[in-house]
Amino acid sequence: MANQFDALLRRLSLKVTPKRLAILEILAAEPIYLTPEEVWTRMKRKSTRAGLPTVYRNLEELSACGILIKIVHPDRRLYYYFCPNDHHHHHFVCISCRKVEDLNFCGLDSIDREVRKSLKGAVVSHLMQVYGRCKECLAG
Amino acid sequence: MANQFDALLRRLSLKVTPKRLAILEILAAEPIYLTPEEVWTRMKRKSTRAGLPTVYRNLEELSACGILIKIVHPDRRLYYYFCPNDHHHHHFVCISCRKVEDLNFCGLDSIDREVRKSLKGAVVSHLMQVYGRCKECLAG
DNA sequence: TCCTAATTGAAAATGATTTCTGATTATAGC
DNA sequence: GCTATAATCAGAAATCATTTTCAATTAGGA
Ligand SMILES: [Zn+2]
Ligand SMILES: [Zn+2]
Ligand SMILES: [Zn+2]
Ligand SMILES: [Zn+2]
Repeated sequence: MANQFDALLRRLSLKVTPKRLAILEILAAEPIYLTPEEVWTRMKRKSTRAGLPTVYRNLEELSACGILIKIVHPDRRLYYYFCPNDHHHHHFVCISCRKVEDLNFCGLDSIDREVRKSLKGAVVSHLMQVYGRCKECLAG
Repeated sequence: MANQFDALLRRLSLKVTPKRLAILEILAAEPIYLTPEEVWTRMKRKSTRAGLPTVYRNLEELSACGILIKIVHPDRRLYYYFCPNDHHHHHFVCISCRKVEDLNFCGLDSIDREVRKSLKGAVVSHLMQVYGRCKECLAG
């Protein structure tokens, strides 16, 4: 039996390469969002050394496919997170420890209605992110 | 009587300089979001030449004060927009012509409740932006 | 196995944004 | 108005995360 991400990649017509698997394994094991460079460092530790551009490329691809979530951060650097929840939802991200937690709330329905009726426009995508401090960070 | 932004700047203890006024005038006259470089170009046209770093610095300052809105864009470049509406609200931005329109909807109340009750965390800030095509761009 | 397109690595380029430093300027107080 | 002083500014240079290039390698289907 192969890696748990085998089928996932195949389904998306992405070749199952050691780099991709390593990237997914690393992110899936983290409850926090990581920068490409951090993923790259962890790959070295696992002796799945890869080029930094490869990491960037794969993270971008995988997030474009919806496997990974790109976290929008005020510092405008790239961050990625693996979220197993495949329903549409948004995230609460801890600005202190980088933990990501799912939010069930999404106001897209109301927004879409407003955009269509009042603005006569069409929604293409939307972004919602909540920044704050998680339970542990509040306690600490 | 001075420029309409005089009082606004004074109230925030920011010196009233020709550069700042020019930046505000330019953005207030635009129904779309602009990059720092575009603001800079328009300043040259108005013969209020400024250094690009000055434009960057002021845009950042003014958005930190809440006078300008920083538009979060998928391309991760900086964009600024002058929004006269001083109530908390969010924006619908046209990815085709860059027009910005106000949305009345904000789900922060529900989100805040969820974060406090379910996650035991605290919301610090939130980001919501809706991308799409405006009425005119749909027609064109 | 063989073929082909996809993937990768190393090095180099990119380019928006920021930093640095020494002028210049707005403004408060006299 | 004049002065002192901190804020602001210009220009050049630096930064540095991210992307591009291109030749070599590899995965997956025929
Ligand atoms: Zn935390
Ligand atoms: Zn999630
Ligand atoms: Zn438009
Ligand atoms: Zn809101």
